[in-house]
Amino acid sequence: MTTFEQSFEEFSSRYLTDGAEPEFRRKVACLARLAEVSRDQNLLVDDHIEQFVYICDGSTKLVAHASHSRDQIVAFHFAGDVVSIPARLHHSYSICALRDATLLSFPGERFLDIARENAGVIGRLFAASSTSLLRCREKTVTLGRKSASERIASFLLAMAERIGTPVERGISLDLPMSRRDIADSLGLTIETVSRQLTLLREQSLIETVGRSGILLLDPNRLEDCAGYLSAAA
Amino acid sequence: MTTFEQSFEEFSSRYLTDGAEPEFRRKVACLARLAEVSRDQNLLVDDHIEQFVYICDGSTKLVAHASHSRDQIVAFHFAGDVVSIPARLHHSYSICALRDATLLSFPGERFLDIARENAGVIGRLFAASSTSLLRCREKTVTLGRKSASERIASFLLAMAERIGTPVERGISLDLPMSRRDIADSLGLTIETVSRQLTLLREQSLIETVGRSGILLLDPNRLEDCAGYLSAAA
DNA sequence: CGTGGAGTTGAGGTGGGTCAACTCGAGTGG
DNA sequence: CCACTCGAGTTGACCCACCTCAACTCCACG
Repeated sequence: MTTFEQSFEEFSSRYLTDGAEPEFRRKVACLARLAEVSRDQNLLVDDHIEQFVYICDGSTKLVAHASHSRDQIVAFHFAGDVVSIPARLHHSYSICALRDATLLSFPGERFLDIARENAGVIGRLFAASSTSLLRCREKTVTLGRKSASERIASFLLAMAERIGTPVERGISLDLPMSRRDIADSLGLTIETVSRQLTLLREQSLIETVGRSGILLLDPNRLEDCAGYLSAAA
Repeated sequence: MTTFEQSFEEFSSRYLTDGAEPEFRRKVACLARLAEVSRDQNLLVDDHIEQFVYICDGSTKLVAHASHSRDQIVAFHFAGDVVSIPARLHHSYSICALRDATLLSFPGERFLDIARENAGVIGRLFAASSTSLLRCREKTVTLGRKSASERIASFLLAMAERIGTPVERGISLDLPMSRRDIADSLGLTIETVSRQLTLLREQSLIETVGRSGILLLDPNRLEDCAGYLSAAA
């Protein structure tokens, strides 16, 4: 069990430094709500307004819901990240835990009103937003123009960058998300994801260990499969 | 012809208010570079670093280039918008004018270093980034999970919101982008775009006038075709 | 009025979806 | 510690939405 104080202190040290006046921190703390969310559970928040969520621990997916119960995973997030959950509009968004997660949530407008008082704080939120935007744009390219095999290769490389650990034989991944999550993130079906992983295994580009382990044996060759733009202008 | 002073003044009034000390504005002005970009031309900037671009006039597309000269349009932007162009990474990004455009560009890091001095200014950039992020997320859903007809409907409605003008018979659009641009934005081919527009015409949902005019005859019914989530939770 | 690129329409092919059967492995309880 | 179980993952056969290629038409220019 995590206490509110621990979690808020952690958030504070990452995002509120130099807005350090006690009064400022107290105002932010008043808005924060701690939630322990277990595997596969949604974070319950008011979806009429935008929310900000700090991931103290665990890993999450940001899911957009379209008609006919089609889900699209918009982003994965890990400990230390700040995510914004858009207010319900054409689609409805929710944060769902991939593995048990500890989250701090903030109501959007009220949080921003305070954050805007301090240039350092709003600057750090801007940086987080920029990172999310960059990842989302890269995903747009992947979803709009790439084949199934390129999507899988891009996905594995992106995860390697974020949660991979280098080992002797390559890069080791312990994926918190299921095949369904991967499919919902890449705009594919679980069957296609499975088939593409099999192909990569047959090419000796990866090894799979159990359900969540993947070993990237040759990241460089995998990049050639990802549809990235090569060095030319 | 537009003068630098005019353009910068316009940008300033939208994004630099309350960072109004002359010294601050002068520092920002030093970084700004005015560019007149004609139809179908790229804005030429150093793609090794992130750039920010203010659209004084005209309309633009942000294009990502993947391997095998596949292009994905990541976003369209219109007068008054601020866009960030990511530094070249896995893909290369560029801003291209749909119609003759007047742009102010700023080198990313140096611009942000100054913007961060003023909470109001960086806050306004945060808001612009948030809007871009929201649009990009919605596009992710469209590209990941929607059929060709839903993509077209979503596109038309999104454009109606941004550049549509209400008329007696519905909403009138004067699209600055070609069928190819629409296709590259929606992850389709020009042929598919054309066929879907024909279908909508046959259903009396739209009328097309010339190459760039589209009249949305029944926006409500079009929303039903867009794959949006209906009112239920 | 003529020209050429943009847009449309048609015919046929294919990558990935769908449906169904099967296998595996992580967790449970004996 | 092992057998059982059930959902997750894999594999196969078939199908369809969209892509590809090609011919044609139509604006928007000069």
